Amino acid sequence: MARKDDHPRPALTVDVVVFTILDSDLKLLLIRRDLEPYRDSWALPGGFVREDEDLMRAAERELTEETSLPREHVFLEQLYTFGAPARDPRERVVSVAHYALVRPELVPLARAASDAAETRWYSVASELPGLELAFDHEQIVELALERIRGKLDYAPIGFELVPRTFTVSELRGVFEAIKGTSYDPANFRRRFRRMLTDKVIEEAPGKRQTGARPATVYRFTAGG
Amino acid sequence: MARKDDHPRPALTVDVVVFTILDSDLKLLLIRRDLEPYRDSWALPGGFVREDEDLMRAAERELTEETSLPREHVFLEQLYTFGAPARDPRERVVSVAHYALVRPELVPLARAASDAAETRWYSVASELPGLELAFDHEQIVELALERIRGKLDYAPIGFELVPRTFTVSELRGVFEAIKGTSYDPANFRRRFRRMLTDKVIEEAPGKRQTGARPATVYRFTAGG
DNA sequence: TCAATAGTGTCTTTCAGACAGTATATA
DNA sequence: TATATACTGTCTGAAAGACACTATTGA
Repeated sequence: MARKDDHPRPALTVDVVVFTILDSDLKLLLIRRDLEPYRDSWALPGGFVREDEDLMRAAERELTEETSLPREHVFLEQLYTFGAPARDPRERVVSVAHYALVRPELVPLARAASDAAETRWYSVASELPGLELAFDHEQIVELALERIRGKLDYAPIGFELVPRTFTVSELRGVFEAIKGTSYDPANFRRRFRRMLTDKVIEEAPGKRQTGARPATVYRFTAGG
Repeated sequence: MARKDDHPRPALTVDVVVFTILDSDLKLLLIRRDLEPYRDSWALPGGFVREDEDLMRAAERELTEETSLPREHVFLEQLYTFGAPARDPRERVVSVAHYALVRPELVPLARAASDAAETRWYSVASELPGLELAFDHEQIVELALERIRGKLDYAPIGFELVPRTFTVSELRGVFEAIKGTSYDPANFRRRFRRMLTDKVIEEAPGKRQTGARPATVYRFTAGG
């Protein structure tokens, strides 16, 4: 193995792909860069990892710094590490990408945080396709989308994108927004019923009006 | 964002969890360290990422350097990045972990490569449980195991651990070794038949004797 | 002949997709 | 009253687990 100074030390950053759902549409948080390179381009929130800072902590910090969201209410997970030598034109920067899922009820808080840089939620389906992002961020976003689409069916990540209590329709809306397809309401309800008998979710007090008629409200059981 | 020298630059390594199957048993390649820290402990093959070297390339290089396996015959994928500040007692080292799947027919080549450091295949089921590995390598191995166990059912990674041509029993043996459970031979064969009609695999010439009676030999179709 | 594996078929359960149909709210 | 959504149930087909059964080889 090489001695201490025989190897280069690339700069290390974390980037976070922040998703939410607004108006039944999957959105992604982007920040307009005010520095070169890629000045005025849209980019993912992110920044350098500090000394003695764990990667996940760094991602949390960047997330709260740039969105002012309380960390405990946001789902955050490591995605993939991007280290192509020329992904940053200035110098070598290796980035540990993460993705975050933000409940729609918290989005107003995020909006308020746009004091320094310009911040915007982009629709994944309708606004993102034409957009050129800074660095390799398009690639990172693409992988994050693949990840959440694949994971939605076997991990309870859908619950991270609805309010604490939700109706069957609301959860179905999340699935449809992520997958980009529509689900049969009756069949989706059946999956839902199974989660209910499996105690994954439970009924919550009250009713909510999302359609033509008040619907039963539920909440996610685990870690409630 | 911070200016160029406002952030620390941790050392960057890649580590590779190398799996194979020998005697129907899942094995893991470990190397005995001959330097401090953790001298004489067993550790994952790995090392520093070089200048202008992509992460995947670095993992490939470490793999071939330490096992002398031809890269094109080995499945290699990024696993997770480990960056706890104190994971290396000397200084901060962030490691991008990968995992590799090696066909058993290539293992003799790997054995021959143990010229410099001591290299050994450890049985995951019977030898690993008691063993203390260097750094956080136990944690990395644990995550790699979770990953391949989860991925086995929906991705064609099982084919990476059998010879180019294989019998139904051999493939079942791989599944059993990875999952640590036994599969009903008849039911497994049915899954196999479906892959055959879906053209995922195809019949290969010849027969092979693995049990009491010669069995039909198959090969993986895609990327053959 | 016996033991062991190769290979086939069947019964049952689970779950998804398609879709008919009932119930209850608002406009 | 019309209609949109909430909610229930039924039919069909795909796939997995359990397991009985036949076929073919070596010892």
